[in-house]
Amino acid sequence: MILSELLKSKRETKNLLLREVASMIDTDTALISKIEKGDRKPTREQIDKLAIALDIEHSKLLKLWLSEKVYEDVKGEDLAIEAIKLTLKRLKTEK
Amino acid sequence: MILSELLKSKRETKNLLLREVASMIDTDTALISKIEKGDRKPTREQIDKLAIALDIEHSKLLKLWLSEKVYEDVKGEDLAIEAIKLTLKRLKTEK
DNA sequence: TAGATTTAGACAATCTTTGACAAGAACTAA
DNA sequence: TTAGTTCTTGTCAAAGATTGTCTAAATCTA
Repeated sequence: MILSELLKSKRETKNLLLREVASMIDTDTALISKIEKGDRKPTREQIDKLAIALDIEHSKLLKLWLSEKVYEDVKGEDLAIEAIKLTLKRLKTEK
Repeated sequence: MILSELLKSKRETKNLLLREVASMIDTDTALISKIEKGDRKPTREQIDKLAIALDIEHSKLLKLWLSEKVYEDVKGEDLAIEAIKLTLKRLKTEK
């Protein structure tokens, strides 16, 4: 499940309007709409607020957010998987 | 081996001056110096040129470069490893 | 159809990245 | 040491990317 989909489905499950979520996030509906459509990435602060507003486990949301940031960096690259494995190795050794 | 270290050691092995590498990359010595010290990240185009100038396997350099881009995104995060694993999973399924 | 909700486009403001320059520091050889 | 060369550092403006907001159009709902 992709971040944008999760946000949208959670909002719908809770029967919230964009307008309501927007006010909890301190922004307007257009931005929330874009985030749910994947046109905009939420900032980290917005992730924090969204977790609360939509009652999603914060670490789950943050993990998805980080993961998509990484994905954007390497998508379409032949070496994507290898590069990520290398990062993983580095993270593990310095942990 | 980190990207910056590789670039520096390769240059030294080949007995090239910063000035010489700089001219092959179409930039000045200051930038090459910073890249070798890790103060600046090379652009993708610079990676391509550096591989040629320093006679480094292009895919090796590119992989390191991508890997460090990813690393910058997640370093210091508690969820770094988990997030990357998630990206890996995604890349594998859509490959 | 009217009213509400959602989406799309455009825009300026802000933040980040980049390349370039100049001056200083470190090194080398006589 | 000094002169000449190489490397490093700091600063800055230009270019690029991201962000929030506004407006208007599209879609939905009763």
